[in-house]
Amino acid sequence: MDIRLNNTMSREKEVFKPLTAGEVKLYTCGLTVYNYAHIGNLRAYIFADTLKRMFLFNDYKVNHVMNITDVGHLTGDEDEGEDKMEAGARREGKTVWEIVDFYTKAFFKDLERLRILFPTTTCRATEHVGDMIEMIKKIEANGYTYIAGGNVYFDTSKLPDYGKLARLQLDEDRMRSRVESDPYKRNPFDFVLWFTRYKYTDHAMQWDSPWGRGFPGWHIECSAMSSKYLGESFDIHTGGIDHIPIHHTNEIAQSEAAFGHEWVNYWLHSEFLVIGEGEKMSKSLGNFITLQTLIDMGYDPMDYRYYLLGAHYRKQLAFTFEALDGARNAMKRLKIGIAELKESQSPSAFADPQLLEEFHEAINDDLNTPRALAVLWKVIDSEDLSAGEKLALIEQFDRVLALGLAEVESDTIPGEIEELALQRKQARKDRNWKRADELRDLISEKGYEILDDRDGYKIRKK
RNA sequence: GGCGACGUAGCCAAGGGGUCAAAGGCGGAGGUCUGCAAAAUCUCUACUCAAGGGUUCAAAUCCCUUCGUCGCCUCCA
Repeated sequence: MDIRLNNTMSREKEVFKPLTAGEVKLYTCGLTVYNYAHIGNLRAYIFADTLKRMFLFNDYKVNHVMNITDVGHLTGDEDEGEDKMEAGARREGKTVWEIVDFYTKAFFKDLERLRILFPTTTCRATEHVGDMIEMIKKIEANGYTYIAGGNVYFDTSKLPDYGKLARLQLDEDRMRSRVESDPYKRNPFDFVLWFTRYKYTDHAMQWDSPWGRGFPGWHIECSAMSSKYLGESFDIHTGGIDHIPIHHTNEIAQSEAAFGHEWVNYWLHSEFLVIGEGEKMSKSLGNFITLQTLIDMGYDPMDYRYYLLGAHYRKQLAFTFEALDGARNAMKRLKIGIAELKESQSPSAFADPQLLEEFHEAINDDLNTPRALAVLWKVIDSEDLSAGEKLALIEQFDRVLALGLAEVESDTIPGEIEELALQRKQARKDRNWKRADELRDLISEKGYEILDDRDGYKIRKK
């Protein structure tokens, strides 16, 4: 079955053709680790994970690389371009290295809690400065750089198709930038590959280079590390939609300048999660919610994953707790339903190929997870399928959805609770309603609820 | 100021020229079951896709205008 993906480069859904048959080389722009990831950031990684799982579902081998940015990001104009790491360190009275370590661990923990498959390779920018320097040398040798004010710049005017991803109109008059541009730049689109001069002389992260002691520009890390682990061209590059005009545009520029050929075949971008009065969630705006916040509020990470899967990754999603509650209720029903199926039967082989096909088509069509969830509900509610067939299908679906549905256990009920339930059954038989209700309350206090049905009762953990 | 996206039921959200009198979930209403409660289950919940024009045999889907919302142009997922 074809896999169709929306390629930002063409702005169209294209049939996926791998460079190597049966294999996908995938690069995901990771997080800048100067603070906790917020749930908006995490949307991008759940998207990338769903993409990867879709390929695995299609029997592809996936070589997945994700970077961790731990150097070189300048903050915006408001605080005059201080390095984010440095700012984080000062804020918390720690060294930059401690900051990086702490937030990287926190990030990985979030990924795990969200059942995001860990990449084949994760790589830190600071551990690949040598690779970046080598790459800058290549770009320099190919004639795409100039040095001004102590920094090495990429000369965008040398690249005829600069800005092709974002379809930038390179008309300076129309680019009325809101920030004062770097006076050393020859062209407003040029960007720094290597810094040696900087307003803050006490920058903690510095390395020697042919151009002097300093640190790399932001964009070079992704180009250098992706080519190191995936080769000089690879299949897919993912990231948030905000990366299109600057970061990815510049990655393409420097990579194609260095390698002399097209670099990445498919660019996939996820849209933003927005919050409140339709405002994007962002660390610099300080309006962010972390996964831990949600957990503390009593949500399960899977509730959040379900919530995201309910919307297409290329649509902006306005976060509300009302909607998240809806997802949580849906998850609860799913888990209860599956636990009941498991009580009656274990997965059997004779699954309905039509529903599997429907599901497969949905995910292969540019990751249409909302439609995939609709198929899941169709299976749950089906009157034609046996419990075993349903479970078998759900197990398959969960390879992609990763909602932990395959792992749902039917509750084991302690003997004490069973005993109380039996007593209550007898009380009911005796029509001693008062006693029966007392026993129900007691069971409830112990964390279980008892549900009467036609033939008897069921006990469920609350 | 420039560029881009979006506007589908109370809420979230698929669909993106005919199979649409528009998936699915949440919520809500009613019925069945029942000592009560809960659960379960069944039925109902958009004659309509922001508004107005246009193209077409045919439009939620294409084009134009207006209104509204958001994103990017600056570190950002």
